[in-house]
Amino acid sequence: MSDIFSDLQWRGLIHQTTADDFLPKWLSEGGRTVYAGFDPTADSLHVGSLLPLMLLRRFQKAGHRPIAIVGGATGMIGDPSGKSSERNLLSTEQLEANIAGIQVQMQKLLDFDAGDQSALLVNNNDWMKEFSYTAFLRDVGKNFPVNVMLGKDSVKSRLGSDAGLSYTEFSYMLLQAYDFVHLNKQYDCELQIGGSDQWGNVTAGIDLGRRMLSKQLYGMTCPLLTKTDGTKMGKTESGAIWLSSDRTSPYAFYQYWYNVADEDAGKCLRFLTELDHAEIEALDAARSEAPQKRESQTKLAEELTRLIHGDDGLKKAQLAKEIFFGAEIANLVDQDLADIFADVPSSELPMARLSEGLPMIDAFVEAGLSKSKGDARRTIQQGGAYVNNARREDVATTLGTDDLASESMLVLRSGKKKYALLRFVG
RNA sequence: GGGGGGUUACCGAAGCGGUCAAACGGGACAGACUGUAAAUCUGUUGGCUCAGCCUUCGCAGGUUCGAAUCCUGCACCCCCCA
Repeated sequence: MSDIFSDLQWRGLIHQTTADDFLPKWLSEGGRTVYAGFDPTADSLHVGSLLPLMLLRRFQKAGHRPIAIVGGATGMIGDPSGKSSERNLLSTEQLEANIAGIQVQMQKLLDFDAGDQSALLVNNNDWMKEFSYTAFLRDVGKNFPVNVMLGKDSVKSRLGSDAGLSYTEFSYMLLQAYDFVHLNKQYDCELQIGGSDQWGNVTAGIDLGRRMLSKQLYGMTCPLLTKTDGTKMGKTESGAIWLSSDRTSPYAFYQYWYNVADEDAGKCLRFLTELDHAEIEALDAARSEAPQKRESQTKLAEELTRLIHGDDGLKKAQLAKEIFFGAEIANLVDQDLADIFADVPSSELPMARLSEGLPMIDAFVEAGLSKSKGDARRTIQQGGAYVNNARREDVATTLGTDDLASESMLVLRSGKKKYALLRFVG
């Protein structure tokens, strides 16, 4: 594992570096300090941040010290890279809350208690807030030729567009560049990693290091995690896939990876898991021979869910998977059901309704699965109605307390995957 | 200002006095198939106390045994002429 550079190369994680010939040896010696930046626009990271985060983890495992920097200051400004329009600014309180949430998630992937290789989480606002505007202009801004800045892709593309670019966002590059210089002075950090869209910002930091510190710093970018169709990984129709279980349940997280397209699976395994080369190649082979077995996707989902949500989260996701795909539901406890069906709408009804016999038609309407009794009747007649995952085709069915799946809950399903929970109270 | 055309269920679009809860296409939903993929095939698609009843065809009235269909007024949209 000490030869991290060739591992990264094999995985396809190196898009560009500022020193192709130098870095392999330099990294193989261990003990370097490496940093990557994270966006604090929400109180949780999403799947898009997983790639750089895993990179830091790889570096740490290879004997280096990772620094994750959250842009408390830069988050207030907004990075124009890859953004087509000016970003909304965040309030200070919002940022602090976001950073706190992100910190919790990083602790799952990075070891913050590993002696001199301990990961660090720093907030660039801590040093930026003391910097006066004039001091910044004199010490930092002086080193930035505007013609060079104008040459950066992130700036060029925005200047050409109707959305334009504010002076604030134009200055973003200086802040990120200064981060690098600061981290070098403070922690002897010499390598910055980031997505390929960060190249301009990374090289800006390196230039600044040369001018301000007369030091040679290094940069490395990784490809962006995109699907074969060119869209971003980690987005679904219903929104982003988050690392926080409050925002994306472990089950939904598991399912996202399980449903990755065959063409994307190999890339995901390489980019995001720590499986060794032989195992990944074996999965590649299995995938092209028997794609229907979904071995790659299963492994991918397991590895990542365990990493983010722990063994416990993985177990829940797998139980949920079984249930969502056919297993009959019986003899469960409320808590388990509530966890499994966390993403499913639920409604409450008085227990009396059930004990005196609740027509199945009414149950489907109450649960919101059918928009009218006629609709419910049709669904049942067509064989699309399930109680606790058991198909019920008799329109006249009346449900009673015997039908409860747990102490107080009933699981209704319409069609293949539309679930609703009925909870009986009182 | 004058002339003509339109307004139908989720969307598009037939229907032009009874056989209209309203053709057809799309979408959506369900079933089969399948790899939790794609495609395909089948069924359903106003409500209800469901072999029966009730409410829908821009809105309000009227004619008629009977109207989405005919008449009158109103609203909105489109086109042509000024």
